[in-house]
Amino acid sequence: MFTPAIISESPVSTPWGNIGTSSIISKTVKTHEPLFCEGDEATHVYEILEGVVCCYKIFSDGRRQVITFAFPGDLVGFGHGKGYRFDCDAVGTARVNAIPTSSLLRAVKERPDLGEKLLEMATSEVASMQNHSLVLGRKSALEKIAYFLVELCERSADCSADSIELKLPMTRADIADFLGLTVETVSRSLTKLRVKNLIELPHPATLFVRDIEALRDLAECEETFH
Amino acid sequence: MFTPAIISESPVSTPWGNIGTSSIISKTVKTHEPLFCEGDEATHVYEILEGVVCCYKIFSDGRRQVITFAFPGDLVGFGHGKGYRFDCDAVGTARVNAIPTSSLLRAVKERPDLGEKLLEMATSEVASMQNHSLVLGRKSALEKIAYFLVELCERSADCSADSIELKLPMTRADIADFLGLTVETVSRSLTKLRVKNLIELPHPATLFVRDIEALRDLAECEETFH
DNA sequence: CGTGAGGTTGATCGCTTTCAACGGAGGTGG
DNA sequence: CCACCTCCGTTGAAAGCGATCAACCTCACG
Repeated sequence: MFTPAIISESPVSTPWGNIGTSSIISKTVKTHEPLFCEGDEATHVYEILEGVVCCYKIFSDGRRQVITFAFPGDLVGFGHGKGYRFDCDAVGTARVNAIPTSSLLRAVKERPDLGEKLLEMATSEVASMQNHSLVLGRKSALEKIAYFLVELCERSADCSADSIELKLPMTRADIADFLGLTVETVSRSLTKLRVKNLIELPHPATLFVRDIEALRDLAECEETFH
Repeated sequence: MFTPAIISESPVSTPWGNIGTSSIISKTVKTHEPLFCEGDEATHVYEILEGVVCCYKIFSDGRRQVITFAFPGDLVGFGHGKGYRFDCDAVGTARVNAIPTSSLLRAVKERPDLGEKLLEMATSEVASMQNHSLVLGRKSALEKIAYFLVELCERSADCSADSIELKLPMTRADIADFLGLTVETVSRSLTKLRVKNLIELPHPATLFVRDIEALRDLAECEETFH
């Protein structure tokens, strides 16, 4: 187990920054560098400031399941017991706040509103994981990809525009391991959507959503309890 | 949307019963009778006292995904916003405590330890859902069934015995919809395990685990963060 | 310019689904 | 009391979807 490469550090102040300690530091992690690894002592919680990080679990036989992608504003590494239960990598370069778990817990004891906020975040994570289990368990490859794209659209800014530009910082393998597919199937499904004129794919990492309603229909996105 | 059939009611006192209100009532729900339905106003949280309940979501095209089975001691219906996000049924007859959400929230504000306990439960539910997403995304039918049986063993009493007797109150369809399989595949997988002498199946609802270590190996149950 | 990682596409294989038939258990009504 | 029916579970045969294996392409980088 090696520790995250720290490119730069500086004290910061954010939603989670003002919990009354000076122990929070901002870090920059580069592509594929770990924020933490499975089994490491869960000393810090990370608030994503910029970029995307990827939480995943690797099985003993090499199979991998991406548990979640975390975007700016998300908190990762919370609610693990003593040791982290999975690995967490940067997808592309990311900036994060590293908050010592002990400081956070101390702050929560003093300020009940923080506890409520944490409970709210945990609750919304439960909802999101439940939603993901629906996708993994009962959707076809094409539906999974459509769902994934719709989710990305809703996380990004102007979801109502005629053509939504999505940056895909993660690789096809990341997407595949998130949706329980293979890279080939991800690629083929994207091609199908392109042929159907629902998306445009000028570059592997750049994607334009042409018809989000059609995508929504495919994904059967009835829920969207953000 | 109809309301749960209430067979009997009586005031009770349990871990969640002593939150300083007399509004908690014990209910008995019979097989397939709903505790709550998707979209219903989330007025109550339910503590399972006896039996098993099943939380699931039904897609518009009829596909169903069982999100979780809840056993005695579990709390269901917490952390939904205004309306429940999914349906919840009794599997066989179940006894539950119905706790008004408002009472619970009020009690949490007065007693920080309750808030901690809730956060802990939410956290453990996140862990359990993450675990389930691994199973749904990356495991074969046989591995899924093995995993399911191991989980049941660990929830039930003497997990160390040579031969563990499991009662399967849920139908094959419930299991299938929990694991993202079909009833036929569930049945076939159980047969395979029986042929391999890992389990005995004298009756569809009664199962003896003969070799839990072999099941564990199949399921690749490395984690088990209870 | 060579190299390697990431992405796409094609061909084939195999597991799970689908469709279908059958058997047993429990419930109901003649 | 028994015929009938329905629900649940099991098993078989066939089909289909996604995985696997393999080739090729592009692009970034040394």
